[in-house]
Formats: sequence, structure tokens, C-alpha cells
Amino acid sequence: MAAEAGVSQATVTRVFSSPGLVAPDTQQRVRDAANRIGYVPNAIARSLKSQRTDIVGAVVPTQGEYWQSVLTSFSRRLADKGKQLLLFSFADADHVVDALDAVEQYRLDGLVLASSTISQEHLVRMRRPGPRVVAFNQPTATGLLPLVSVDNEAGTSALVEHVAAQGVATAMFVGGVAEASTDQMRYRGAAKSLGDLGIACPYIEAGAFTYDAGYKVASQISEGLELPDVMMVGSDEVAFGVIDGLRTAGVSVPGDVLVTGFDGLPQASWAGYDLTTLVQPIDVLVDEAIAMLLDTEDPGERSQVIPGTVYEGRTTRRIND
Amino acid sequence: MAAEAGVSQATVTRVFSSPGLVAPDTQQRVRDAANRIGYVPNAIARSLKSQRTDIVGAVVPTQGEYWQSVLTSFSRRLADKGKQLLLFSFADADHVVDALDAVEQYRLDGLVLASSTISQEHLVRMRRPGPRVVAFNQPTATGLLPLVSVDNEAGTSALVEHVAAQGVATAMFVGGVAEASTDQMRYRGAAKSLGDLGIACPYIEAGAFTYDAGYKVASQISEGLELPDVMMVGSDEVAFGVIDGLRTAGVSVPGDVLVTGFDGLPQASWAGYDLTTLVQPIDVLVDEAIAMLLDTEDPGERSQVIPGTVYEGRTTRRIND
DNA sequence: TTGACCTATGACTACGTAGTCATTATGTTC
DNA sequence: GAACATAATGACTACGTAGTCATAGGTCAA
Repeated sequence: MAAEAGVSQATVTRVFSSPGLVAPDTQQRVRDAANRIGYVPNAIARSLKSQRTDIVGAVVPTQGEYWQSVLTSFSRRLADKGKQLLLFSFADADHVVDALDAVEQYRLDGLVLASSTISQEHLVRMRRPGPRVVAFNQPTATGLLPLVSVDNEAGTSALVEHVAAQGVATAMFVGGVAEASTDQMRYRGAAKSLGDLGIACPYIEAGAFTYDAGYKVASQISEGLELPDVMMVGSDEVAFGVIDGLRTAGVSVPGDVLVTGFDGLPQASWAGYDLTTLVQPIDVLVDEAIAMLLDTEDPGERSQVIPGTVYEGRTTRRIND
Repeated sequence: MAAEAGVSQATVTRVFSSPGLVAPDTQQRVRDAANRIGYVPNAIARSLKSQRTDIVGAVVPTQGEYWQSVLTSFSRRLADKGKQLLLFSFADADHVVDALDAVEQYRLDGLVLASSTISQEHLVRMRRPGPRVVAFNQPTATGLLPLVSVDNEAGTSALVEHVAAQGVATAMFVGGVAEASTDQMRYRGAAKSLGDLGIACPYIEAGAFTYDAGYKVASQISEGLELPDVMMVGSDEVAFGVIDGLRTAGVSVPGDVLVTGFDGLPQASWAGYDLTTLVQPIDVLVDEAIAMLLDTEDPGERSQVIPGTVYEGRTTRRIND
């Protein structure tokens, strides 16, 4: 390439990385030559030399509407900053290790660990010098890694407050996976706030954060016939299943049972469900996470817990109009 | 690192890339040293030298349930093969160029162009020596790039066949974006097959491949009061909006109008919708695309058009039981 | 015992860039 | 016009690996 343009390699580099240092006509000569032979700067070589890849890694589970929207948000925000997103996904917890192994080989500018099912052991392992690491919506990481999370506990509390205003006497919490730290926080917020009102809140585990799991649980519960006034579900996706399960069993939502979700997925506001839920400000969370990864100023291991907002849908509206 | 283990750099490399060539005890010595000082092979340097990154790029729009599931599928399949996925996403067509620019700098092992809105001009630009490129579900690319796609035209034909069996006299096609090549193919299949039955099929453009666009269109149409027997919608996501829009306006689906979708999203089989749709075998499409990218054997610019299957949901069931 | 052969390892170079330093040409000041 | 600052460029090296070639020792059969 340098030969083609009749200049030194150093000048070629300058044209593409600091054009201000090269005379206009030389610059033109180099660019012409580049177009002629299809030269494009090699990001791999640049990364090797500069020790910066301009790539941020994300370890994310392959399933779940919520994670997909988080991923989308990350991708978009990073693109705005000229960074790329390298995706390490894993189907089940066993494969997390594979993903983490791969992560270390690439010298990423930063790494996002998003998933409520990464074990503490694995989290600790990522606490090392080198690229910044941020845990995303993963309360387990508290104290182990810098963390960005929605305020799960306050979230379900706020939902309880809203639901209580509709007048309820009995309640139930439908979680996804009991081991998940988000699930625990959300249940705690609900149980505590309901307890303050003198309402008990049994925990039922759906078994997964999926529509099917919610559907199945709702079917079983509606067979048992002891329906509570409100079912607080740990995630929107599960809540959709719960609603459909109840309705299929002939139970009216919100006529017979109120239902709340958590996450604020786009589908929550779809007319078919119009689910009352705690909306996570995903873009805010993501921006915060990116800032923590890339801000060279502040190397502090601060963590951020950001509040969500309650979306009041039809699934908690007592008076049908 | 070599010094720490008391061996040459070449031996260190061998331990991590071709362990068979190193004596067991030497190997142990190297691994111990690596653990001691936290050494991990540098994928950047390896890529520079070997001219292989083990990374496949994907240019995908940031929005749309369908693309998200495609992305998920790619990520998972690639991980199985020890490859990583570098995500280049773009919000609107203007940003595609930025993504393509970035793509060229990284020497990727392959590139997937997934989006029905990348212009032919941009597609042609990617026709260059170097990494393999595959267009995904993007009929525009026919003849320009190797293509993997579901058979859009045959898909809507199959849907017509199913719908016709329910007995319909009038029809309508609700597309997302008229310029999108997938939209065109799908409409063509529907119009042709309906035409064979002597049924006209006007095209209505929702304006976007979104729930909201579908909802809005359905609201407007139901105000006009000239509802057809069946509304064939160009994508599931739009179809959900159409269904909710109709139902909100007091129109029964499938009582008054039958509705079909296209894509086969997970939500299609949710009890709330149970949408009749053309299910794309995404994993098959993705596997095929990956094979085309990575198979060193067959350098042919073959293209693959893969048939989908009709899922018969409640939205086309005439007799309510 | 000797040559053929295999195993385990080291020495060396290239991959394409960025950064440091050196060099030359071009002004600029008194 | 001498001394000096500035702009534009080249030469050179290191980043960490993979692949090629060379070397040292060991095994085996004739």
C-alpha cells in the first residue's frame, strides 16, 4: 500500500488516523491509491499495537425478551460511540464458562455481564485487572463487581402500592427461578410491602422466565380454585403466560384476579394484555453501564441502582368500563 | 511469559494451540506459569498472524422481534462452532453505511447481511474478495450476493391455500413497508394464489413492521366498515397489532375476519393470539447461512430458498368451538 | 554402529499498525 | 544571513502470535 501511493507506511497510517498531520495533496494521493487497490486499515493490527479494540463484549443469555431488548439497546448506544458489540451468548448456565473463556482471549475495552444466573464464583473470576467489567441487572454481583441495576425491591413495592389502592385482600407472587437474584429481590419487595398491609404473600415458582412456565403455573393454580385477589408475577414474559393460562381456564383478568408484571416489555402495553408492570428504563441503565465501562476519568467501583416507573394497565383495573 | 515458564515463546504457543506437540511435563510447567501470572493467549495477535479472527459479523436492524430471534439463533450456532458474533446494528437505513464501514476494518471470517432494507447499491459494495458474505432473508440480493431466505412467495401461497379451505370470498394484504423486498414477495404469493381462485387482493401498507403500525391500520380499516373475509398480514408483529386493533374496534377475530401472519414468532402460538402464520425454520436458515460462510470446500455462490410451514392457529378457524 | 527416523524444542520472521525519534524542507525573526 | 521554530515525512521498533526451519537427543533395525 505504501508503495502504491509512493509514501512511507507511517504516512499511510497518518492519513487514516490523524489526517491533520499530512499535507492535503499527499493525503489525496494516498486515498486515491487506497481506492485503487481496495486498501482498508486493519483494525486487528491497530488493536494489537494500540492495546485498544474498540469492542465491548456482552455475555447475555440467548433467551428472553428482556435480554434481547437490553442487547439491542447496548448495541445501539455503543455504535453511537464508535464501539462495536461482541456477543457471547450462552444457552444454559453450563456454557457460561465457555463464554468467559472466550472473553479473556479478546482484549476487549469492556465487558458487560448480563444475566441473573451467573454464579458468584464466575463473577469473582472476572474481577481482575484489565478490561472494566460491569454486571447488569444482577444483584448477586453486589460487592463483587460494579453493578448497574434497576431497583427491583422498590419496584415491586411500588407495584404493591398501586395494587393496594385497587383494594386487595389476598395476594401471591409468581417467580421465575427462585435462585435468580432478581427474583429474590422482587419477591422481597412485594412480600415486605404486602406484609406492611397485613397481607400474606406466598411464593410460587414457575420454573423458568418464560411464557410457557407462566401458562402452566396459572393452569395449575386455577384448578386448585384458591385464587388470590392479585397475582404479582416476577417478569412480564411469565405474566403473559399467567394471564393467558388464567383466561383459558375461564378466569377473568382483571375481573377475578389482578395481575402485575415486571420489566416493561413493549408487549406489556399491547392492547391484548395491557399489563400493569414496572417499567425498567433500559436506555438509562445501559447508558450508565457504558459510562462505567468507558469513562477513563472515574475508576471507582461505584454501583448504580436506578428506579423504575409503574405502568398502570388494564390488568389491575378493578372497575371494568 | 516464556521466561516465567523457562521455555521458548514457540513452546508456549504450542501448549495452547496444539498441545499434542508438547511433552506432558513441559506442558504442565507452562500451564502452571500461566496460572501464576494470569497469562491468557492473545486472540488479537493470533488473528493478525493467522489471518483468521474466528469472528463472524452480522449487520442487523435494531428493531423487530423477528430479527432478534434470528440474531439469537446465529449467536448460539456460532458459539457451538467456536466462533463469536460481532454485532453491527443500525437504527435506520442511513446508518447502514457506518456499519458497513466498520465491518471492513475488522477482518471477519464472514459477514451476514440481514435486513430487508439494505439498498442494492450497498449490497454490491460488499461484493468483494475477502470474507464471505451472505444475505439473509433479503430477496433484493438475488443475483448480487449468495442468499439464504425462506420461500416468501410460496409461503403466502400456502397460507392462501389453508385460508381458502375455510371458505373466503374477499381478501386484503397488509404489508409493512412496500419497498421491502420480503414484503413484495409475500404479497406476490398471496395475490397470485388468490387470483387463481378469482379473489382480488388489494395491498395496504402499514408503514412499518411494527405492532403499532398494524394497530393503526386495523383501526382505520374497521372505521371504513368494508372488512374483507381475511386479512393476510405481512409479518406476525404487524399482525398482532392488526388483531388487537380489530378487536378494540369491536371486530371479532376470527368471527368476523380471519387473520394470518408471517414469520412464526413464539408469540404467534400464545393463547392470546394463536395466530395462523407461516413458520420460518430459522435454525435451518441460520445453519445454512453459516455453512455458506464457513465451508471452505464449496466456494460456489449458490443460494438457498427454504420452504416454511403453515401453523394453523385459531385466527383462521371459522367454526368457533 | 551407523544411518534413518521420530520427538521435543528453540530460533527466527512476518502479520499491519502506532508511536518515538530523526530528517528535510520551509518559513520567520532580529 | 544566522539562528530558530514549524510542518511534513521517513526510518525504526514493538505489539503477541503462528508457521517454517533448524537442532538436539532418542529409538530402532539391519
